[in-house]
Amino acid sequence: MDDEVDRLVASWHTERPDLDVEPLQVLSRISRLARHLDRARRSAFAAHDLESGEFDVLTALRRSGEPYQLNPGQLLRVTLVTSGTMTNRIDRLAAAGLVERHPDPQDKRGVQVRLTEAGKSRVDTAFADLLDRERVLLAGLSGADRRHLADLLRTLLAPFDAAATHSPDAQPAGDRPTGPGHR
Amino acid sequence: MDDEVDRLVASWHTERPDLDVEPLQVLSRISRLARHLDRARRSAFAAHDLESGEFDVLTALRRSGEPYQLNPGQLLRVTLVTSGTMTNRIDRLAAAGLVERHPDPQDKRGVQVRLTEAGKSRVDTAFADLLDRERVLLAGLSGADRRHLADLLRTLLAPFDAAATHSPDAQPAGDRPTGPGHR
DNA sequence: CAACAGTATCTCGATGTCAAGACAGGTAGG
DNA sequence: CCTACCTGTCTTGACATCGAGATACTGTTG
Repeated sequence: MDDEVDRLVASWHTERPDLDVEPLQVLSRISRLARHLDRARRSAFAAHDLESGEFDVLTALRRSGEPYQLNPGQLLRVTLVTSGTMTNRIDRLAAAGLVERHPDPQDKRGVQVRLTEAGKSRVDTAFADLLDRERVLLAGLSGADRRHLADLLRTLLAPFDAAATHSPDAQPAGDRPTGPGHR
Repeated sequence: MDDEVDRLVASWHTERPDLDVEPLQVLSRISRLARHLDRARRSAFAAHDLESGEFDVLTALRRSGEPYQLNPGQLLRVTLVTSGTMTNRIDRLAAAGLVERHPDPQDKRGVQVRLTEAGKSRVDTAFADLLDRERVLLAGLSGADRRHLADLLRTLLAPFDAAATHSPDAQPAGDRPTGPGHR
C-alpha cells in the first residue's frame, strides 16, 4: 500500500537520482500527518466552539491541576507559540469566560491565567471527544506497533524539547507534576 | 529519556486517571514534531528567500519533471491547502519570477503553472540544503529504525491520502458538517 | 440546443500567527 | 542606592491561511 509520500519519493528518484531523499520518508510523513490531524482537530473543536490553539491552552491549564493556573510564559513554552500569539489566545479565552487573568502577587510584571468552572467543563468535554476521534485514527496499528511508534517518535522529539527547556528557561521539572502552587 | 509528551501524559494520569490518553503518545508527538520541523524549515528557507509554503509548490513542480508544470488544482491537492491559499502562493511566486502562469490550451478555465529557470535553480539549491539539515535531525535513529518508523507512519497516513484523492477540493471526508458529494 | 450540475480558479473578508519592539518590573554589580 | 541589564507580558504591523462565494467554462442530459 503506497501513500502520497511514496509517490513523492519515487518522483524525486526519477528527477534527481543523485539526491538521497530518504529523510522525506520520515519527516515528510510527519508533516503531512500533522496537517491532516490539525484538520481533524479543527472540525472536532468546532462542535465545542473552540479554536485548536485555544484548546491547547485549556488542556495545559487543566492538566496542571488545582488551582488550574499557569502564567503566560509557561503556557507559551508548552504550546510552542510566541508571546504575541499567547496574549491573543488568552484574550479570546477570557472574553469567552473560559479563563481569568489575575495579577501575580509575587511578581508585579506577571499574570496568572486561571481556568474558570466553565472552562474546566468545556475542556473536559472537548478532550474526551478528541480522544475518541484520535483512537479511531490509530485503529490501524496494533498496541505493540503504537508503542514502538511512540518510542521512535520520542527519540526524534527529545532533542527539541531538551533544547527548548534549557535555553529560554532553566526551570526545574518539579513544576508541573504536582502543580505549580508551592514555592 | 523523557520528552515533553511523557510529562504531559503523566499529568493527565494524575488529573484524569479515568481517561485513556494513550493516543497522545503517538499523535501529540507527531503534532509537536511537526511544529519543530516547521520552525527548522522556516529558518532554512529564509536563507533562500522562500516561504515554507512557497517551497512546497516549487518542489511539487520540480519533481513533476519536464516541462515542470502543473495546474493549481493539482498543486493544492498535493500540498493540502485550500484554493485561496494556492492562488496567493502562485501570485507571490510569480511576482518573484520563480513561476509563470500560462493559459491551459485544452481547458479555458484552467491555468498551467510553470517553473522558470530561476525557480528551478532556486528550488534545487534550497532542497539540497533542506535534505542536509533533515539528515541531522534523523541522526539519532539507525537505518533500520528509520525504515520501521517510515512504515508505521505510512500506515497512519495512507487512509488520509486515499480519502484525499477521491474528493478533490476538500481533503479528508468529514471536514464539512454536511458531507461533500461523493463522486 | 437549452438547462443544469460539475469543475477550475480567483476574490474577498476575517482571523490566527509571527516578529520586533515597548514597557513596567525585577535583579545584580559597583 | 543606582545604574544597567534581564524578564514577563503586551502592543503593533505584516502576512499566510482559511472559508465562502463569485466567475467562467465544461460536460451531460433531456
